[in-house]
Amino acid sequence: MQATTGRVTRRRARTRANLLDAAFAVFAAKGFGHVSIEEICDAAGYSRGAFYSNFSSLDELFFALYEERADLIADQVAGALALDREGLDVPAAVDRVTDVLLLDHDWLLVKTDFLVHAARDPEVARSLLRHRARLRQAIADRLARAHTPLPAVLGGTDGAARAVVAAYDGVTVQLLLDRDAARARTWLKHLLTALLTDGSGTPDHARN
Amino acid sequence: MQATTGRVTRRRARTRANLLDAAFAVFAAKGFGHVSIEEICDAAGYSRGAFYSNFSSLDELFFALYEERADLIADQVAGALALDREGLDVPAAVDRVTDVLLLDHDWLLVKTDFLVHAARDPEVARSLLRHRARLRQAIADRLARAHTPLPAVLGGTDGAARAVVAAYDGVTVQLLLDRDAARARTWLKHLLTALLTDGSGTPDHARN
DNA sequence: CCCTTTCGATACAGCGATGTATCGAATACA
DNA sequence: TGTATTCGATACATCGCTGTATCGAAAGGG
Repeated sequence: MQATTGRVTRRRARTRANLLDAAFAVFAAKGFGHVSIEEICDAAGYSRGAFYSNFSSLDELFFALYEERADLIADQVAGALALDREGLDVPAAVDRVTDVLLLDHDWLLVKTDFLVHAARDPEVARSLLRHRARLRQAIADRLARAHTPLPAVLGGTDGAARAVVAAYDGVTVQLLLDRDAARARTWLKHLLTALLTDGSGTPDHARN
Repeated sequence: MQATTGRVTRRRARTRANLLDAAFAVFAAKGFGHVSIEEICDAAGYSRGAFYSNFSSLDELFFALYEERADLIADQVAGALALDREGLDVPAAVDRVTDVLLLDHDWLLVKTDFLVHAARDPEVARSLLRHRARLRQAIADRLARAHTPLPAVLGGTDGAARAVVAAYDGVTVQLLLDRDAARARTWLKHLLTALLTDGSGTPDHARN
């Protein structure tokens, strides 16, 4: 019930942010579905009154949390795909992107939690698909200005962008399990190189 | 406390199987973590007494459930990778594998639930990594006998097998969200073709 | 066909989480 | 600084789920 625009806003904004931060940590540690509202409040140093004053359900908080962080990551990726004067230098972009992605294990956990959540709720699924489509489109736009031609197998820049996302998702799964970020990055680099160029990568070796 | 080997086994085995089947359906619908023991018992038509007589916790049941189904899938994949007299016909194998995978949306849901569960429990993670390593090894063994040479970018058959798994995982994520199995299969086919051959795929187009 | 053993249903105690209603304290604005 | 308003803490009632303990019934062995 805010009249036109709420009167008190400072404390509230801090509280909300604190709750979101604490929720992120708790979700990462235990997983959505194994987390109670009380745990989050405890972690944030508030009582449940504060929670219910800011959110109406755990789902709502989870969604807000995901959107916040996902947008942040999307910006980072966009930044890593910056064009130079002549267009996109694919190998360099691959390096930059793989360096910015796959950094925060906790984020991967929360992200995957959100995925399974979305996979069961059509409403949430649509929202997540839109996010992904935007990201894919951004990638496709940049790839369209690549210095070197893309392999034809994938069917144009759109297919190539799709492949990039799939590779990222695929590598993520392995990283979730073995927690070896360095290996995941080099491996993602190889994959993207294999997909986006016509065969001149740096064949290191993979164990495990 | 079974004495050497239990005396009554028939009813018990049926009960256990029924509980596992019901659990699969309930887990698929609601997600592990949003499921109570009681729900599973209700779905299976038993009381909680039956559950506690067969399992000691929800985690234990979940693990048993996953192992059962995962082994089943692994067998199907192994079958789809059968060699012909001269070795492995890669394009044909790709077709067969993509047809057997990505079939059951419910299984993808449960599998992903299990993934996030494993990602937080080192014990479970190790177990899942072993499963994956076995599967990857099986793939690598077959790829080693491919008719046509694999691209060098990935670093040998081992890297290629890794790429196959990553592609599968990546495509799975998209399929979880859009539930378009047909598209997922053709797309997986393209990806695998792009990764395992040196550039002679069937470039159809991808929307959405 | 009876008898022993095992399985699964029922009853019980207790915990933990939820959501609401109320009240004191902090905050913005005049 | 005074005051109206908002925010968040506390208290309360309730519910659902868990795990155990007990008991009747089914099932296999002799």
